[in-house]
Amino acid sequence: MIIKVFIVDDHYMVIEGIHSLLQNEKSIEWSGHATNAVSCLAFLQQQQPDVILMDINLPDKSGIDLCKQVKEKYPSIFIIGLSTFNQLSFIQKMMDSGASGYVLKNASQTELMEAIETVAKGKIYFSDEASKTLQKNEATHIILTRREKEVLELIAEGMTNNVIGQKLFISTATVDTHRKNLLAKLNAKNTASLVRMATQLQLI
Amino acid sequence: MIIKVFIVDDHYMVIEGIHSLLQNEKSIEWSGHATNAVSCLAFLQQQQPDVILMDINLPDKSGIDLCKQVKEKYPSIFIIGLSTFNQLSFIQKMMDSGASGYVLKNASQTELMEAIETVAKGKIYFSDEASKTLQKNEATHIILTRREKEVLELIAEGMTNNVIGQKLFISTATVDTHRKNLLAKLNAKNTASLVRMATQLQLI
DNA sequence: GTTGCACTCCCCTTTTTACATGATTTATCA
DNA sequence: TGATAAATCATGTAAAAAGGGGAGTGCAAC
Repeated sequence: MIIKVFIVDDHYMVIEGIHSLLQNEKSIEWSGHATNAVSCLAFLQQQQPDVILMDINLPDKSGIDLCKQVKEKYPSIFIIGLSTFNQLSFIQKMMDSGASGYVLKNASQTELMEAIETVAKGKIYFSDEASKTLQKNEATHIILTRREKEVLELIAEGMTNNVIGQKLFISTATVDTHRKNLLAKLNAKNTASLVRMATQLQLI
Repeated sequence: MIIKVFIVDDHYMVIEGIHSLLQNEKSIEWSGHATNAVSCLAFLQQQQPDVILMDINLPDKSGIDLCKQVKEKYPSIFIIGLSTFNQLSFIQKMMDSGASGYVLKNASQTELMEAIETVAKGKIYFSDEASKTLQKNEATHIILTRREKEVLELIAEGMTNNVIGQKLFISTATVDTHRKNLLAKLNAKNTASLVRMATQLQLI
């Protein structure tokens, strides 16, 4: 079985690199490449590959959004998230958007082949480092409610409880309660460390 | 004149990609590659290339430090910073460490060749995007003093003016003054937006 | 030799947070 | 249906930060 592989990445070096890594593989057919979301979608109207390697960071739209869009229109295409970053939030969002796997850009040829062959069968694949990140953060994962996220966002933008209350049509006292819960959940002493923690945990 | 090019990057895809982009260039000799700082330094003890393409993010040590080290030992080697990020702080630090140029990983083959040939002559090269960033941020560049940076760091860690004062052996009033100046310099309304801005501007 | 800047310190007032404690309503899920 | 969690609001005190002002020292550059 020949697997048709397409790649979306705005870095020529990476496209060239993957092309080079895969060119001697008999089971792989190089379907083409795109450097942005628009030309990727245009290509898919003409023909559909089996597997798309998709960068998270694209110039015109995030790989997350593109992934969602592609899976809606072409559910039979399997998508592998591709990124420099081994960050929980990216991996989670990509998988939530319908991706079948996640591979870091420092992947070896072997790892890349494994990923492509695994997802082409309809299975899920994570590179070693990505799965480690998933496991590690599952324990320390902090779950914020919808409202808490909203409040956190506005706090980080420099709004006071009063202003946030007006913005969300709730009383200042309520905002204060959410704030207290945020401090407790993120184990922060005050606003400064709250914002610090939140950025480090990629919550904002 | 044949230019010997070496590359240090922890992403196989990028190494492969650059290799592929340069393999048909007659003026380029592929000197080799390393995926970390240690093996790069080991290689340089054996032989020295003319130009090194150096990633900013390496597993064992930052490209910035490696750049400084290499230039100290081998001043005749020209180094081009290589990164996904078009961020002022990275570019500046890399140039401060003795690099001769800075190229983003989405560079085209033409751009890459231009960069290598320019720095091999001892000149400075910036990719289009990098030089735009330099110009753009030169105007909006925020300069913090040594003390302000220290205070900012401690604020972000959640310390109060009082505690910071004890830590730095200065009075609470002084810390408060620094804090006021930080708010003014970063155009922040309060601690929350101060920490937010500081992280966005890569100051902490 | 004075101008500028970083760093230091102090006063005062108002606003905002932090902390404690308790309580109601609504929605969801087992 | 009863339990659970989220979201809402309140009251009160203490601590911290924001915002305004002024002011002295030392150092380096012009």
